[in-house]
Amino acid sequence: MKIATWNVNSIRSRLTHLQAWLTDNTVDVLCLQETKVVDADFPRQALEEMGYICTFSGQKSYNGVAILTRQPLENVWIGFTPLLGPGPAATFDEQKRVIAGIYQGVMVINLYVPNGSAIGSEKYDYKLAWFGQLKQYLQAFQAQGYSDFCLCGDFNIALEDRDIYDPKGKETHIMASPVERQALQGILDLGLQDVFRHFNSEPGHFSWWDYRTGGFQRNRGWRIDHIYLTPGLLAQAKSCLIDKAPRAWEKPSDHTPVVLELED
DNA sequence: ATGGCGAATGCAATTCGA
Repeated sequence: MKIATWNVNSIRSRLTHLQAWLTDNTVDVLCLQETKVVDADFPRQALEEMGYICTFSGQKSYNGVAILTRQPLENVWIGFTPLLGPGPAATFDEQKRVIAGIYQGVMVINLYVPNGSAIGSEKYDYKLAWFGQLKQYLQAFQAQGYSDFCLCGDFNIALEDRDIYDPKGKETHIMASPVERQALQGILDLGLQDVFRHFNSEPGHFSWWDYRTGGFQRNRGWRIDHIYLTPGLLAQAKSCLIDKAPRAWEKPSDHTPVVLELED
């Protein structure tokens, strides 16, 4: 089974890229972020014609997540509220950043973590508070007996210096500050491991390159799109690769797919 | 230190992303 994650930066702008990539990469599950489209306008038909079932949660202009699957998801949770109930979860769910389901026995949780804008900003505080909500959400899954899961998506955090082309000044940079890294580590402490790092310890492997300053051409990137697994699933992992190819296509997303292969 | 680029909205210029 192959599970992939890709921030497409608008699914409508990237539809031909998505179709081309799926033609060459027959993944079983594709987690998408930043679809930037309300549910009524999600390009469901074009993707169904390619053999994918679409499960999505979107909003106007911003955010939006989706899971494309070859077979139906057996369970679907949209947002935090199905597990955590109304209250703070409902407020966080105004931004469509969380979608989860079970695919052939594998629980897949797809996230678009808030960017945070700048350290100390209102959005930065929101990002940190969002991690608190995420921790409660994952603990609620665990309390219900879902001990194994795949947690993937755009985390907007590079956890280690080897995940950044140049870590100079990272302490004051959004996506690399110590407080952000601690917030993400607090999630991993629930029992998750970075499957890309399970196979590859080298620096220089990135999933996002800034559109500006020719970042991709010079490989000035960041590894901020992650696939995390609990031990039971990690034992089934065969490979985890970043596919840089779509980032080189014309009018690309600024992110590129990360692909996990599990033993069947 | 700043802005660079790209998408959405909506039709010009602004907001947001990372």
